[in-house]
Order: sequence, then C-alpha cells, then structure tokens
Amino acid sequence: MAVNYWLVKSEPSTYSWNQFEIEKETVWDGIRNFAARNHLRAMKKGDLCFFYHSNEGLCIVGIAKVAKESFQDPTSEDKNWVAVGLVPYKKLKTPLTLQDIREDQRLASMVLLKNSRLSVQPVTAKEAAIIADLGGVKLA
DNA sequence: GCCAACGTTGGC
DNA sequence: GCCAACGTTGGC
Repeated sequence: MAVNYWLVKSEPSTYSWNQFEIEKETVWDGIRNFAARNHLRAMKKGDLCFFYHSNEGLCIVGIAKVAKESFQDPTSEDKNWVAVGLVPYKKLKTPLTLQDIREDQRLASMVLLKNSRLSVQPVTAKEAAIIADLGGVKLA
C-alpha cells in the first residue's frame, strides 16, 4: 500500500518542531477547517507529513509520521472535528524555506503556494521526493 | 503591525 | 442560494 504525503503547519511560537522532538509524539488537534479536516481523515498510519513553520521561520523543518489515524478531536465536543497522532520521523538536514520552494519550478503547483492558508494539505509523491532531496534526507 | 486572501456566517 | 460583512491566517 502506497504511503501518502501531507504537509501540516504550525506557528513555532505555538508548537515548534523542537518541542515535537522533545515530546516524541503529539496529537494534531484544533483543526477547524473543513478541507483540512478532510485531509486529516484521509491520513493512514505510516503516512508522512512535512512539518512547516508558519509566521516565523517560514520553512519545512522536518517530517512526521502518522502514528494514529483520525479520531475525535479531544479539544472539541463536536465529533465532526478530528485529530491524528504524529511522531517525529526525520529532521531535514537543510530546512527548506518558502523562498526555496517558490524558486523551484518543480514545486510550483504545491498547495502551500496556491492556498497558503490551508493548514493541512496533500503533497504529491513527486513533490515529496523533491522536498526530501533538497532537504538532504531520504524518505524511506 | 499591517494588509491581502480566504473561509464562514447571516441577512435577505 | 446569493453575497456582503466579518474574523482569521500568514507573509511581509
């Protein structure tokens, strides 16, 4: 079964990659956007999520792995909102900045550039391979 | 801190 | 069901 790739965003002042590495796992909750929610629901155990720092840093810093598929968001009473469990997978040797992404023709159609406000987005296998390559890590 | 872009809400 | 108003996000 093929692995799917995603991109999740977090403001480092709220939750940074460093904190994630220290905690070794996290519940990706608080998503209140239908499109993002649908992506969370589609995540399968073992899928990989690029971890992007928004507002500060503006770069992809690492890759997380889906450890727990979607369940009701513990921060909401409404069972329509879901969260997933993530664990750190790999930290990029070279963080990939938004500018780097913009400048690479092969990444021009990334959702990050098209719809910068979507907090959980799909990434194609091709894009994932390019990001990993530029970041100096192997996906597998 | 500002502002543009987008999603959501609510009046009609 | 449309669309204006509003709130939020995120880059600069």
